[in-house]
Amino acid sequence: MRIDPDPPARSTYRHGDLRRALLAAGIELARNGGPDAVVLREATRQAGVVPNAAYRHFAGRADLLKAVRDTALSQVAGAMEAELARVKPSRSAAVFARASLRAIGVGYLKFALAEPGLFRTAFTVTEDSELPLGSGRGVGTGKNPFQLLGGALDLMVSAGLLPHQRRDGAEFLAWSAVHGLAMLTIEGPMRAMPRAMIDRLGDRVIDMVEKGL
Amino acid sequence: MRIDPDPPARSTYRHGDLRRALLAAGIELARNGGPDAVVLREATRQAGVVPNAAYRHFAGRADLLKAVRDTALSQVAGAMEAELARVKPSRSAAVFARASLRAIGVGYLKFALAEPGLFRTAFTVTEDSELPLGSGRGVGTGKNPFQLLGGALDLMVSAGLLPHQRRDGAEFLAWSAVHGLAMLTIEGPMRAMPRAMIDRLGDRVIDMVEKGL
DNA sequence: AGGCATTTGTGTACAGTGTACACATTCTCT
DNA sequence: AGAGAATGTGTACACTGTACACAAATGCCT
Repeated sequence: MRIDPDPPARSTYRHGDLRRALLAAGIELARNGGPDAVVLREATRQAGVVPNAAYRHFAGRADLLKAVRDTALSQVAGAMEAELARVKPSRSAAVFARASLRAIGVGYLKFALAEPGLFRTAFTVTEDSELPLGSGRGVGTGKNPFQLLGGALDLMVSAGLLPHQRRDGAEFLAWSAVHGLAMLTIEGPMRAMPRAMIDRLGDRVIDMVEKGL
Repeated sequence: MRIDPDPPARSTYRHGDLRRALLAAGIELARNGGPDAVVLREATRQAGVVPNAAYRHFAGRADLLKAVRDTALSQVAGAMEAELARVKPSRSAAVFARASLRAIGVGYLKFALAEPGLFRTAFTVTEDSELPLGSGRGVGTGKNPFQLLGGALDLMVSAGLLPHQRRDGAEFLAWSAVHGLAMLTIEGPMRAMPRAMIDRLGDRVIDMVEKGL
């Protein structure tokens, strides 16, 4: 006697909150398995609904993935905010600026290592959707990752640690260094590197950015 | 009247060089479309062969993708070698070392921008296959990207531009910075940035590495 | 040369995916 | 109460990877 693997689990014809349920399922799928793992039919299955029901709330798989990616990006921003909130105020503007920049980098890396699936999903291509640098606002400050990083860099300029001639576009330099380390460690040839070594490299990368910017 | 879209195109029962043909098709698929675009059935179609024939030469799609990835990695190494070959010898060890390190970075970035699909494929996860840092030897020197970068860093130490205390693991720092820029520009939020600006950022990232290492 | 094992390509089949289209049910608004 | 919109269902199709049995060519051993 086979047990029906898909009990109705729901008596009402209407689901009630299907969009949110599909998005939640999609996020969970992305969490383990990354972007390729967010498969529309599985999301509907978890929501206890027939595959095509998804099309009432998303234009298609790509659209669902985009929604997942946006929340993943917000979580990246959130991780950066959280780390930023931990830097204690200092009398020295220089100390504060450096700590802030470091917090940005550490928050980014921590999230990448803690949630590699979501991190990869956050920075995934989706042919059309342009991801215009202003995506993924954090719940705390309401700023996106680019703005958070920019704020820290402004502090570096104010503190005299970064010549203002080099301020323009500095976001991309700092971002590249930290992003590269994240990618190489979670999906690149440095996977399986012991965590302690990765953390050490993270510190050194941030040192390099501070010094080389 | 429909034309058969799949003419036999081959009279012999045996293909003769199917493995190479499948690999070539896979590379072409990866070139436009990245790792997800290398689909086994399409490769067999281009080789003029039935889908299952592929299983005589590859364990499955994952195995084919791995082969494509390995050649993509070799091409990365080749691009670095090519750029390295262009630095002209100098009486000053410092000048030569800096030029070499820059060539490594420029070669890497050039390839990423010229062949984004292959570049993404080169650094793609494949659950098991560990990609042990020693993959992808270039045809010229026979060295892999990691060794090429290491060589340039050794020159930096010899020239007195990099304290030997900081030599250990320096590959990962330099690599992270350049890799991050490549990723952000080809599949990240900096796509659609004008090429001139990207090139400028490439120079600045390499400056940052030189100075901050 | 003849016979036979091995290699390589074919045919058929199945489960899983995204999604188009018609239909059914429920909600909402007048 | 009834019309129209919103939402979920059923059926269907093309596509994917891949398992299994079969067929044809190759090569090797006597």
